[in-house]
Amino acid sequence: MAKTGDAKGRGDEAAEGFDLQNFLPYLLNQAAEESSLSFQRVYKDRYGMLRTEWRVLFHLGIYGRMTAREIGARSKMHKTKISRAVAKLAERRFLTRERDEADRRLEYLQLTTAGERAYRDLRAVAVDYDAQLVAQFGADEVAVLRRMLRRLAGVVAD
Amino acid sequence: MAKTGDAKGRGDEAAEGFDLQNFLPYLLNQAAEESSLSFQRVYKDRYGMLRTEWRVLFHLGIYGRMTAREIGARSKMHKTKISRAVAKLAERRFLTRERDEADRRLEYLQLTTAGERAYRDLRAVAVDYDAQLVAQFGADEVAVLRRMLRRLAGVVAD
DNA sequence: TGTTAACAGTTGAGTTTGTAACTAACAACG
DNA sequence: CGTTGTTAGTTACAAACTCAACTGTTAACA
Repeated sequence: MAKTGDAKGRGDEAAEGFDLQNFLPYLLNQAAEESSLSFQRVYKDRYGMLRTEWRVLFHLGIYGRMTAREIGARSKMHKTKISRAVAKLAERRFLTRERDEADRRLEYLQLTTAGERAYRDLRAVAVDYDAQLVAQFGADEVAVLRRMLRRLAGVVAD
Repeated sequence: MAKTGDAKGRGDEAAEGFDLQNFLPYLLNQAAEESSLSFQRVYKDRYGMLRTEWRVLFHLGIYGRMTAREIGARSKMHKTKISRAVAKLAERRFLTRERDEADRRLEYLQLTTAGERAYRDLRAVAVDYDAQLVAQFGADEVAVLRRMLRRLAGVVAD
C-alpha cells in the first residue's frame, strides 16, 4: 500500500522514493551504534564501565585535571550524566575530587594512578581501532569523514 | 599531568597525541546525537513518539506490510524494542496486526490510514532535512558521507 | 508420532537515562 | 549588607532500555 509502484502524478514524487538508508540521522545512528560495539565491549568487560564513564576518563586522561563543568562544555554531555559517571569513577578509585577553596562550588577532578592505567589501556585499544579503520578506508577518506562529522556535531573549536 | 608536552622517547609517541575529537566512535555518537535532535523534536512533540516508534512507522510506511521479525532484520533493532514500539503504535491506532494463519507465530503489521498520514507528515520533514543538508554540504560530499556510513553500519544490501 | 530444537514475539526484573526540582555557593546591584 | 539571580553539582522520580526467561508455535528427525 505504501509502495505504489507508480509515483508520478501524485504531487509527492520526491518523497515517494524516500529511502531510510539514505536518511542521515538514521544512518548516523546505525553507524555510531555499530562502530561503538567493539570498543564498548572492551571498556565494559574489562572495567565494567559505561559509555559516559569512559568519556569522562578520557577527558581527564587527555586534558588533565578539570572540573565536571569543563567536561560538560567539551563533551556536551548533560551534567547529571557526568555527575553520576564521576561518582562511579570516584567509587572505583579511578579519580579524586578536590574542592576549590576559592570558589567552593567547583570540584577539580583528577585521575589516580589506577585511573591513568585504565586510561592508557583503553587509549591503546582506541588507537588500534583507528589504525584499523584507516587501513580499511584509506587515510584521505577517513579525514573527510572526520571533518564532516565534526561539522555535523557542531564542534567549532577545542 | 596527562599532557606532558614532550612525548618523545617514551615508547608511546603515537598515543600521546590522541585526540578524542578524532576518535570515530566518539565523533559518530556526537554527530548522531546532534543530527537526531531536530528530527526528534518533531516526532516527539507532534506525535509523542520515541525513536524506535518512528523507525517502525517508517519501515512500514516505506516497505509496506511486514512482520516484526523483518523490521528487526532490516533495522538491527532488538526484538523487545520493536515489540514495545509496535504495541504503542497499535494502541494509538497507527497500525493493525494480522496473524498469519499458515504460520501462527507470525504477525503482519500494516499502517492504518492514520499511520499513513503520520508517516507522510514525518517523511516530508525528513525530506526537508535532507535537502537542507545537501544545500549546506554539497551533493557530492553528502554522497561520500552516506556511502561511508553505510559501510560502517555494515549494510550489505537491502 | 514423540521428543527435542528453533523461532516469533512478549513479559519482568534490574539498570540507566532524562527532566525537573533541589542544595549550596557566589555575584550583582539596590 | 540584603535581596535576587546565577552557577556547580546532586538527587528524586518516571520513563526507557537491557537481558534473560517465558509462551506458543513450527521444524527436524529418531
